[in-house]
Amino acid sequence: MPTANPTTDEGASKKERILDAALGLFAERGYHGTAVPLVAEAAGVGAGTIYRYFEGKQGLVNELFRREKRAVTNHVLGSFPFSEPPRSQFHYFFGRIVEWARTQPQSFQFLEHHHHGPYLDEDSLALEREVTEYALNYVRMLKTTGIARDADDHLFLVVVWGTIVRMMREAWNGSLELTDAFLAQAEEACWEAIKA
Amino acid sequence: MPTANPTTDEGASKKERILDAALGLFAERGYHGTAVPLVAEAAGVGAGTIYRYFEGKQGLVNELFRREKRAVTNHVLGSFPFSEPPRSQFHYFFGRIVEWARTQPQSFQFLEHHHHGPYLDEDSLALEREVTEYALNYVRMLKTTGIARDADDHLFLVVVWGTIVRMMREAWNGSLELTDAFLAQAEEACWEAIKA
Amino acid sequence: MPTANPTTDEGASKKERILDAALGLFAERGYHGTAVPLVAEAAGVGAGTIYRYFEGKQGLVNELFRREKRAVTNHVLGSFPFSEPPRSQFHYFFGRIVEWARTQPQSFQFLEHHHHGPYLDEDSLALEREVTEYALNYVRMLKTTGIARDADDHLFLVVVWGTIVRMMREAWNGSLELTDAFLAQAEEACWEAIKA
Amino acid sequence: MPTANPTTDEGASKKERILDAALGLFAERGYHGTAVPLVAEAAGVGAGTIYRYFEGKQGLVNELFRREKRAVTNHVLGSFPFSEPPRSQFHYFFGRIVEWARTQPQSFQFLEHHHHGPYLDEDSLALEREVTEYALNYVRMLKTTGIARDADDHLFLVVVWGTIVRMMREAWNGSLELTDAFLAQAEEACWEAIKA
DNA sequence: CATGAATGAGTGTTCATTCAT
DNA sequence: AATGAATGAACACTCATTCAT
Repeated sequence: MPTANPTTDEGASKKERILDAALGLFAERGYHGTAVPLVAEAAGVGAGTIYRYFEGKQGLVNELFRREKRAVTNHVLGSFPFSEPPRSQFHYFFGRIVEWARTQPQSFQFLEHHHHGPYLDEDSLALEREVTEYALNYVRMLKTTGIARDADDHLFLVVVWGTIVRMMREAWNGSLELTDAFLAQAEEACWEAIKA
Repeated sequence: MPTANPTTDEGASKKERILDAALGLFAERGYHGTAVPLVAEAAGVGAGTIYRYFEGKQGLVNELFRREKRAVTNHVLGSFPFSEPPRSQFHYFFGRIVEWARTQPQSFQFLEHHHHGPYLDEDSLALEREVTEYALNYVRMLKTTGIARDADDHLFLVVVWGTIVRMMREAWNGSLELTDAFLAQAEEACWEAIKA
Repeated sequence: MPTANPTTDEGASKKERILDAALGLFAERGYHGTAVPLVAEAAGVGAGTIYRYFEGKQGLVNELFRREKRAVTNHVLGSFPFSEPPRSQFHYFFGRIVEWARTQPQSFQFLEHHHHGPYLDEDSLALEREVTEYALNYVRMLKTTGIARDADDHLFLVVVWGTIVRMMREAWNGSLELTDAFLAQAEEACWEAIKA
Repeated sequence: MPTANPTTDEGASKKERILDAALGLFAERGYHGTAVPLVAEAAGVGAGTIYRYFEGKQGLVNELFRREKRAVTNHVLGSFPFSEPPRSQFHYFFGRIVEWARTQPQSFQFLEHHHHGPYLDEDSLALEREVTEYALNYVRMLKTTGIARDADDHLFLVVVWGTIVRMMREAWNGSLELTDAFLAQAEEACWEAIKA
């Protein structure tokens, strides 16, 4: 056990240290506002090292996008209560997403700021589509079983995801305090919009 | 009548030509991703000309933000049916916003991408707050009259605005076709989320 | 007598208004540090007007150089006491130069800052040489008559002019207060350096 | 011994190559008349490299000013004959300054052109004051011991420094040939202006 | 493997000059 | 004659990327 704690910056691999540093900087300053040497410094590596692990700045942002997208997906689906009733599942989903946004705000913000950038490559876009497709399938199941109202499959994603993203933005602004009460109301409003 | 049509690029004033060009570029590439000489070229003016009309790139983005914010606000409120019942008013509001997003997609995208940029000045932020405050007051009225459910004032903005923004995004990347049916469902879903 | 007071800015010709404005700006900010539109604004004329009267910025600085060089020369020689004894003549010369530097500091500073610029043309350099030649002839007369010591003709110019320029610079700095006592000492020191 | 001769351009460090190139250009064309890319080209480095070593153009001119000021001061004071009589000391001083101006004309001109620029920072101004104060103290000693006449402390600096600067200028534009005879006369004239 | 000094194309901005009015 | 809006080359400076060590 040579590196005792692989979750610290020191123990993490160089590639992960670079991704971690890039996450914080891209989330806060955006893609064009973040200089590569700054990422290197924040990661504690030389500027040239980034180019050993990534195909330039664009390669870095794409690998980071996929890492974060997979992480949040895994956070929600990793222990999804598939056997519980739909309303409970929705409660679980809503809670897990909000938990992610609150505990990993940089990840959430990064994904929101970058999911439409012209620098995303085909792999990243394919992953985005894959996740969407998974969600759509779940929605179809809800409709088939009569839980959700009879509406376009995309509608539910649009309402739920749009609401959550907007809510987090306003919270980060300072326009909104994310109390338990507010979260409960938001969840309920989303469910009202969905349910048959 | 030599200057017959001031709405064409040729007839528009240089300042407006610059603002129009900047709108498209900022909407697509973001603030930091858009070079000033590119704006100049797109506007058909010299690079130095921009600095006759605006106080630098930051001045340009702020004047543009306020022009577009005022335009969309005016589009929605200019002929608002204040004397009709709330559900009709909501229908009107939803329709007008969607109309704006479909006919002026660059304006809509620009406002969404830039409403929190650190380059916005106090005037722009004040305008943003003013519009939000106006919407909140409307929401408070809906609650007072028992039309809307008893929830945080911001919740309704979050759900409605988040849904609309998300819907437009999905429509622009081709994931979603904005049929009349879909729009009607989205409007209804939003109302369900709001109503008491 | 249509323009009552031709020495005011309003009464002066446009060309002179431009030269006056340029004098102050070039003296304070230097040639490269002064923008032509700034000169135009200070002169109360349009930017293009400068190009009707001068061949560009370089033409302007050269005409200005010659105007000022002639003005200071005239101030010293215009009423020179040719019939008085040499010591009195030197006293007069020293006093007139210092008077010019104190009452027309912009002119004095401008001439000092610009008499070696690579933008001076042949006419300006010829005028510079002409004035120097005039001074050298005076010096030769002083030597011939046994008033000045037997030394290189240029030595006296170097000592006297070098001392006066340095003195004025230090005075403008604030390093030096130009009291009557100091001026008398400086004049005496110069004379000591010259006299046989 | 691969880096045998560190005084050639090839052997000098990049920072020194930049300073050397800047010295020649600033001396000839002034601060505002010298473009940073021109300095880079003259130094044989990329434009960006200058910004690795200096905090912008202003940082460059200030570091250069201090390097040259220290160099000339050291040239004069490094082997100053403190134990010799004052007239010998003055001879030494005069000779060393002239030697510097003749062998390092760019340094001499640069210091003369830039010692009052508004771009000099506090460190540079402090160094300037320090050197002046040192010279004034020497002058005070000469007065106290009855060697120099009873006049304002600054007078001697003004006469001697003004004369030397003027002399070098005339020599550089070809108006004056700096023969040993001329230099001896100039030194003697300065001493006459000083001595009691 | 890893570095970071070096680069030069590109950035936002200024300004000497022109020219339609 | 006089203007000042318009220009585009040039400015000071940044940064994604390379490569000698």
